[in-house]
Amino acid sequence: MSKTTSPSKPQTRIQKRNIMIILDAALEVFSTYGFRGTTLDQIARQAGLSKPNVLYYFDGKEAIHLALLSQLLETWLDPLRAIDPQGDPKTELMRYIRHKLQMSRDFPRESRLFANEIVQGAPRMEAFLQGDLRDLVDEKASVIQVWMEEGKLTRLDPFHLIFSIWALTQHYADFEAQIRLVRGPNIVQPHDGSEDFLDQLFQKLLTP
Amino acid sequence: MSKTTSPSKPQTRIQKRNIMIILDAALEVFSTYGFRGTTLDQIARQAGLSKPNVLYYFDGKEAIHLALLSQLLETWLDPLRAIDPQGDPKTELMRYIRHKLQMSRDFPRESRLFANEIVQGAPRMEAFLQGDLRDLVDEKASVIQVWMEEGKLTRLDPFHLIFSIWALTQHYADFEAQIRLVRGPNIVQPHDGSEDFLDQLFQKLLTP
DNA sequence: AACACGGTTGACCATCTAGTCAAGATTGTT
DNA sequence: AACAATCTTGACTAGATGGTCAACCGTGTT
Repeated sequence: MSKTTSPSKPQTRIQKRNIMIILDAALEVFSTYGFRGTTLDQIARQAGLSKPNVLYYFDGKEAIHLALLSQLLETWLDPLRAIDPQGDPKTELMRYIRHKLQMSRDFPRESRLFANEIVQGAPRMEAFLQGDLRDLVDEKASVIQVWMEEGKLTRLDPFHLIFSIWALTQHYADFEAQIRLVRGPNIVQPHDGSEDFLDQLFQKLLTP
Repeated sequence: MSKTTSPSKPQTRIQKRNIMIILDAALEVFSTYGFRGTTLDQIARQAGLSKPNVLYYFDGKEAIHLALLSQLLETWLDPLRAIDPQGDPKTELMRYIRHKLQMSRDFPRESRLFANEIVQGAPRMEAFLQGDLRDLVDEKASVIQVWMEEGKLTRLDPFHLIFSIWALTQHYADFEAQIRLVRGPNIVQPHDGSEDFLDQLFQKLLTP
């Protein structure tokens, strides 16, 4: 029996609060240690609740992870969805890039949760990746293709272009530990300078 | 007591063979499930050996993982080390990029082993990242800086440039599952077209 | 105040997992 | 062939981990 997905009864204040606390704690731990590397005790400790209490709100470890993922999938699609075929090509793409970079800066845990999943073969996200995301990517790749054929952008493989945006923006969140350690203790914000750099890079790349 | 690091006795044929088999099996499993997600039984099964037999050759799970990492660290530095301050700037960088891309194509498991570690905060690689790698990155960043000041390359932050090369090349190995699922079942090689794309990208980026 | 329902938990269980060990099988050397 | 060294493994242990449950506590409603 699913506890949190039953839409029949409305949530009490305590339920809302604790579910939020648990999801936040789980995000913290899952994004750091991966699914299998995370224990229920860790989540409970991080949430400041007892383990049985966590299980009072969720059916199990799997259910918590699933709840986190589904919650994130929509957020993930939004920026890509916002690319407007009617807008100015370069403006639209640069806005998308800045948006993705900002997400990687503001929600690094979410980014790493995804990264963990995908590096390990995306066993829990297959449906999403080859469903909604693929459709959306196909659609936007076509839009970009048209823009290129109209001579408004450098001619490139639109799929590789999209992948390169993902790679470059998410890198700052997913590989933050590497950047931090390689740059040394003086660099507080691994993101420093990333916006200017990516602006330059894609400005040059996209201008025909 | 370390079993494999004792340099006193030379290895027998059986030792050499089984250590190789175990390391290959461990690479397969660790790169797919991460350190904590991997069990000794999985490694043993993949290697076609019994668990006690695996532990006859290595002191434990940690030791196997460590052996894999140390084995890879050197390989990891080589391409970067090969950048020649005396060479032609663009040629040197393009060669480095192609080399990294090729590694991501030929050794995706190794790349994912690293990715798994770094996404999870690089707990077992701190020394390497802030030691040898940092020194080398600092050194090559200076070289690139000089090239830029001589007007031979676009003026960019050399550190971000290096990070962008890592991000773009490793993405094809680390996020292969995503590319494969998003592109659909028709795309057999997620790498297809990546070389041309990165060539175009960096050619445009680096040319002043 | 008393009741009902929602919320909480200590103690517990079954299973999994890293690692041990003693006994047996194989291999190389004389 | 016989011996020693290397190699292999079934059976085991201790501890970790996901999950259960019965009993207890808190809160809002009448």
